Amino acid sequence: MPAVPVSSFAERFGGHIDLTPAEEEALARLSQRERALRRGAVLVREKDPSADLFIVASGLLMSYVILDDGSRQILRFLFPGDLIGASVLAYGRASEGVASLTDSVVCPFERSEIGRLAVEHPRLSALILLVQQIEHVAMTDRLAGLGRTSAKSRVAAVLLDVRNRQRRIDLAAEDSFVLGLTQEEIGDATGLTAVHVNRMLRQLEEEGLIARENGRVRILNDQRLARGANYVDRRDGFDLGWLPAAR
Amino acid sequence: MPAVPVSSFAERFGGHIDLTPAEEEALARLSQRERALRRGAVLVREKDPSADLFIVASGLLMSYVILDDGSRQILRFLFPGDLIGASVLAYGRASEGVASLTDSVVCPFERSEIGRLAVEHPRLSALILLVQQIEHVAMTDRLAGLGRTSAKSRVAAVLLDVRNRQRRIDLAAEDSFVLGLTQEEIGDATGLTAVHVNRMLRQLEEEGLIARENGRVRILNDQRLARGANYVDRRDGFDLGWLPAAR
DNA sequence: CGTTCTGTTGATCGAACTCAACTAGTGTGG
DNA sequence: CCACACTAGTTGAGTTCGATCAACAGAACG
Repeated sequence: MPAVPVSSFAERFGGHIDLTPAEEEALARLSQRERALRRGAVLVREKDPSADLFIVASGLLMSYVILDDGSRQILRFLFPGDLIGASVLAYGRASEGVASLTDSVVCPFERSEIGRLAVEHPRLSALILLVQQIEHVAMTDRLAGLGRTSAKSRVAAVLLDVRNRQRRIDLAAEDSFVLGLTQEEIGDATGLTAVHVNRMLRQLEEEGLIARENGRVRILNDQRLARGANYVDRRDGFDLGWLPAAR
Repeated sequence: MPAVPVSSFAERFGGHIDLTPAEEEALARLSQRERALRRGAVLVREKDPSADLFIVASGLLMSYVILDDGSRQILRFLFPGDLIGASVLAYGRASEGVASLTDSVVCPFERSEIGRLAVEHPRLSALILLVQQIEHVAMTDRLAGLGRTSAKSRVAAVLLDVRNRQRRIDLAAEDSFVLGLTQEEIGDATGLTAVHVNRMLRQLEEEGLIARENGRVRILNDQRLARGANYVDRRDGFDLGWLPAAR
């Protein structure tokens, strides 16, 4: 078995629930294989027929769609522990493209593993449903941001999101962080042009909310930035009381 | 047992999979109770602690969030057979508000039923995961629309979406349909103002893509409307091959 | 029968886009 | 090793899409 990645899928449930050894092992089995990706590599092409899902072991990836006019909408950024490509469960083909933003490692597994999990470990199956639900709520936040907040807010929300997720993975993270995204990528995530993202970053800087030094970003005023961005940190507040007993 | 609603939760799987009698019954149990709602009634208040989920039996509802500045983003419209409130599985509280747009009927059940389903009917549990995945893909389409398409496209997409979903429920539907949404509601779904929605509808009409007669809408040129709206109908193409065997 | 809700239209404003030019860093191949 | 290309970021000028503000008509409603 390979070394357990820094932030594994199983770790998602760490503080919340005690997994049985059998459950631990079943989850670990999903991370058995590893596949390394170079920065820029495309892991899943949109509409590709494929039956594989992936768990991110390390690195940063994104999922996106390309519209008819060639423009790209980034749907989410993928951090270690995230599940990639669950939509093949419904359609047997990818509805989102996935590409690597940094060198990264993913663990591929077949979608039939999900069915097996449902039969052998009902509680894990319920947990996966729960994890998908967390992702759904995050999606909801992004949707509301796109529909109803200003360009500046949306850019700020991306900054906060990346910072917070990096922190969760690397608790020793400093207060300044490497964004790891180009301004064009931020634009494609927020529905803006790269040019306008640049101006918004400048404004945030001029207002004393953030500081930038080549590539690195430092958030100077967390509260004010989060308020302006309509940002909700949903790290806490999980309630797993309904889960069936282990067996 | 109450009369099975026109479009039940179980019916979702109709053409795709043969449910065992036990599975059918387990699904029917989720629709045992019924609750009627008047037009305008709020079923779930945002952030309400609650442990109930709902299945729509009849009518049209919406889920939404209200932002700090008071603006509303409608996240999705809820049609018969849709599952409401799955986010309580993760947080034990509602992350989205839900209100009724027409008189409607929903079937409430406790979230522990989901855990029970996972244990007693693993295949159904996998199916629910799959249904959620379908919803996730739809959400993805809306996100890309908000981020990357014009006001006119987004309005057209709502029209097509409502029409198509009504058709799926009532196969005898005519080619003109009752929209059932105010222009303000369309605006809150598409991230536009009611005023601008009005102008976009007018433009669509002037271009000969739709016709309107008090409340009713008729789509005159499906192809052209769908192309302009970047609309993808995802009715078909399901692939359930990975599901575990019934038991 | 006023009041409220919904739809409609015009005039004006402003946020974000487009186009364009320029800088700095990073390869990279001749 | 240097010339060239390419990427990412920056800034300015002008344009446009959609918002805002305002006024009004008709329907719905208590």
